Amino acid sequence: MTCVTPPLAGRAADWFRAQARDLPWRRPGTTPWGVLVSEFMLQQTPVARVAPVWERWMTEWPTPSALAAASRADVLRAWGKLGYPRRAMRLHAAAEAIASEHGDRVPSDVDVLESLPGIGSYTARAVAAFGYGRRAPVVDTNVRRVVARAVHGAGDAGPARTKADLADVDALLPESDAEAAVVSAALMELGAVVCTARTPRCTLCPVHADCAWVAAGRPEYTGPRRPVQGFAGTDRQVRGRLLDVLRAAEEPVEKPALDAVWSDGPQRDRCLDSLLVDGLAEQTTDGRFVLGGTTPGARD
DNA sequence: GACTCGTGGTT
DNA sequence: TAACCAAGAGT
Repeated sequence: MTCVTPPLAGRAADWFRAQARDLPWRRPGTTPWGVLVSEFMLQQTPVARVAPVWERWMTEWPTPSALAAASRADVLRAWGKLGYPRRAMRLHAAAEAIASEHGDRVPSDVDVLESLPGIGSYTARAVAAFGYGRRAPVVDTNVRRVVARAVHGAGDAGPARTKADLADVDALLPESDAEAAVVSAALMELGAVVCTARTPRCTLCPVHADCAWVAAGRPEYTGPRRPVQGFAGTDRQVRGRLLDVLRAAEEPVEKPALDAVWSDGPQRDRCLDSLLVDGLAEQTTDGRFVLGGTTPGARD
């Protein structure tokens, strides 16, 4: 039987092969581990901020076991200000699991990947597709927007419909593993550089002729919008400030130094406690505070 | 399903 | 300038 790649997917793939951005983790020779690291870092964080951190990270920890052997403090310092530092802890934990339970080899099976810390539906499929060239429907915010417009003719993606979203993307993928992986990358790239949230560049779009949204006259999105998360005054901001002090410190920090970053005492203490619970900070026996927590790799 | 978890560039 | 947005995951 003949199974022809849908025009939309085929055009997106051709466009991607012709002019994909030259991102560090797309270079030939990038290992599945490199892909996994990039996907962790790219969760909710822009490409431009991730790139330099990824480069240094892969030089220092080129394998899961190498990262597993590092201390939490070193991992958190290398993570720097990428944000959501719990991701760094989860990546560290995933590396430990991969090193000890999977022979230091990143799993290629989506279900196995999803069982690892910090790896959800998106990251598991991204690793399968971009790390191993497998056919896997990769659904992120970019892809959901591209599908919402090009396929459904809507102005934007509504709230996530996990199962339906996966099915929508699956329907676009050709049978071949290698070609499907390219289409997955292409859909993400389209959403990232052409079919963007605010001002889509439809005149540059390779699937312009196949786009249901364009055909419908680019109607505005009318569905519900998730309220943008505030930041000023939140626990996230306070935790960020506390962690910033600990990251910069070369020696254990006295409590007053942490007290100085936020005037609201109860909130400050609650946040510090949450950092301890998350393993992002630790209290020494003499009552001071340090980055990270105890790990096998920690020395002196 | 709603909420939480960082950070900083862009509009 | 305040709002918006950025390759999500866990609870």
